[in-house]
Amino acid sequence: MAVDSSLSERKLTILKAIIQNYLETGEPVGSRTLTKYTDLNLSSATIRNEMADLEDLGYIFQPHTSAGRIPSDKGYRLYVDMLMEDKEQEITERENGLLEKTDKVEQVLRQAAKVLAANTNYATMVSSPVNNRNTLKFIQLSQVDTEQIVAVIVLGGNVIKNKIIEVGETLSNENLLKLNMLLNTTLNGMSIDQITLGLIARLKEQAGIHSEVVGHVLDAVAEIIHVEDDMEIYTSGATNIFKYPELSDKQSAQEIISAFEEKQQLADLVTETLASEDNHGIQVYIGDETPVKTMRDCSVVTATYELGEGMKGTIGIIGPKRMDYEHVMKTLKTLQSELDAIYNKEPKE
Amino acid sequence: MAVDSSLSERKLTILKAIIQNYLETGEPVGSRTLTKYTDLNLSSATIRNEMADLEDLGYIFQPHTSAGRIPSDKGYRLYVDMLMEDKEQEITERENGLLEKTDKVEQVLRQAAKVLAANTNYATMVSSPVNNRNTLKFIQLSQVDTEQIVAVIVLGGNVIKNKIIEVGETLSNENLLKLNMLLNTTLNGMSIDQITLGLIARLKEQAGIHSEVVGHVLDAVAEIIHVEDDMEIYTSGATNIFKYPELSDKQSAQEIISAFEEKQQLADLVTETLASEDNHGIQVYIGDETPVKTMRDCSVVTATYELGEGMKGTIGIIGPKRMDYEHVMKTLKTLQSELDAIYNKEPKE
DNA sequence: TGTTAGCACTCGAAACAAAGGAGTGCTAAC
DNA sequence: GTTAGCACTCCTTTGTTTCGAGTGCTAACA
Repeated sequence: MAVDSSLSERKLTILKAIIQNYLETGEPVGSRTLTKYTDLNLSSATIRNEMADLEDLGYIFQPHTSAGRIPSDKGYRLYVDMLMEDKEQEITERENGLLEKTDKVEQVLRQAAKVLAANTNYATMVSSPVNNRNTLKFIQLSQVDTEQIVAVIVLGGNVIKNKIIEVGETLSNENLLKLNMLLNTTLNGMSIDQITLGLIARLKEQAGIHSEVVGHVLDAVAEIIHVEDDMEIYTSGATNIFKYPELSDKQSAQEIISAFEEKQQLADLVTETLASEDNHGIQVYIGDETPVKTMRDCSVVTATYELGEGMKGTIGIIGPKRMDYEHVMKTLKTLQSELDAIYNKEPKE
Repeated sequence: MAVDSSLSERKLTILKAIIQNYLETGEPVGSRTLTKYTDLNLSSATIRNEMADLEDLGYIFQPHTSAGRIPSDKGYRLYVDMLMEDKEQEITERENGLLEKTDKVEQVLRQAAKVLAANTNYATMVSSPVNNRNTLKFIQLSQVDTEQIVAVIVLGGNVIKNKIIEVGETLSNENLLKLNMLLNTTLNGMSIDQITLGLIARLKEQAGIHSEVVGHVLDAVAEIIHVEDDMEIYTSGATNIFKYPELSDKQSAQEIISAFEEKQQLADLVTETLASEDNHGIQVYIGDETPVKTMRDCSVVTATYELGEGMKGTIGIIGPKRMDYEHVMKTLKTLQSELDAIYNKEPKE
């Protein structure tokens, strides 16, 4: 990650100027423009020479002869890693307290996606936290109808699931009570891995004639834990990509928007982000670095937030490579800490 | 809804031919083409005369002089109402049994949207059933943590909701039991409108020192009932609109896709459909007839399905006005009855 | 040796022109 | 009432030209 030794101070300045200018305008930038843009007073000819070097080194390229230069992926990477300054830009709309304190996680996340999109003009996504579904906190069976009972299952992290179980028999109140006792005393606080076949057999035995119900309940538990795809992903501003000509031709637009609708690819992205070691940092994927194929022409910036009890989620921004990285990263950081704060500091009301 | 008396048999034939041809090609259709297309043997000149009449009557129009004719909204309307034949087209992909029998409603609906999109090449939406949230079937409070209890609330139609309630005090088991008894004996089977302020006061009184908890529970009930926006809408194939040039310019595409992402407008559409008297029929909105402003250039076809216990949902298709109405309506009908069947016949497993 | 001025050259974008052709409306004859 | 014929319209396509931004290179300069 050390700077290429062949990069003089001046080259860096020029590269930075090129990129910044390109971020603003989206147009290839020529030597003429740069003479005004940089503080170093150089003629266009000199700058041309430097640009030729930079092109040889692979940091910039020309879309065609006789056009100005555009940063390459490598150029962007260098920029993000080294050249970028921390912009102390503030987020508009609801200065501090971006997020209203709603107690529905879902709504907060939806809103987060929206705020993010509104603040950046890119497409955004927020994943619901992936809970560490490995401890069973509580189970409660209740009779709803003569032939239906509802099983409420609370997992670590206060994730509540329920499932209706059809039973042939009508359970008496006391039997239900007994079953609840049985289940809770045996299973509460237990990690999933600890629930073995032997344990199940023993449970069923103890349940006696109601072993069938116990079977159903355990099935429900198993199912709930296995449902992989229940990670929700909220998106917003997918149509923002139309604002960037380089992404808004039919082909690209269709692919990207499809990814946003189907969400599978976004889920992969989340998985990837969460797997990465550099958690609680911010990750920037430029062009081909992106784990999602359909976003080869984009840049993707993601951050991880934490909800306590090991529950983590991802917020992310997808936009053109000429993205305002500084602003985006700043905004992500803010939102990230807001989310962290909302849920960790004060589980208020 | 009677046919305009000025429409001769021949004019109808020609109109139908124009529309069918336009549906296929998407190109304005000229008199020359029609000579081959219709069975009546007429010269192009004659047809031109008839076309001029049809244009005067408002059924077709020219995008510009010296172009062929295109059906107007009025023309499409006539076609859908009278001219269209029932195409006995079968749905591809999984002939009968379009939908796998999953017990998760959500998944079935998601899949329904996908199947629909795959079969039609239009954008599709499926709304989750709107339950008649007007009776309280069951309430269960359970202690989860020292300071948290979870309230499980079952509404008519077996809609289960839960909410975590933070309590300052730790409730003893028997108190919890008493509260449960109190709540259930008082509230079960009660319609929402019956829960008056007086009743609430009485309840709280009876709860004694735990009146606060009761208050929270009732708040939760109120909230759950009021959450309007909890109608889920699943979409698929939004990007299909790119297949139709008349909808895929940036402006339109952006609007339509936004509507699909934000979903609010789709929700309005659903509400509108459900409100309409002609339930269990199929509704066709052509162009301006659409209740959703952003879809003025589209046609929208919707159908209502029923899940028993008065729970209804909507499936819909959004596409260009030159939509294959016959196929779409056929497909919608099939899916509609599949959904009806799955949930009404056999609430299996 | 690094910098700069000058110049010929490239190549896309925009403007313009011409050709082609599908389709029309109208008239006159059948 | 139907049809052939014709002049006319106007969009689409294609080609040509022009324009200018930007380049690379060379030669002169400090």
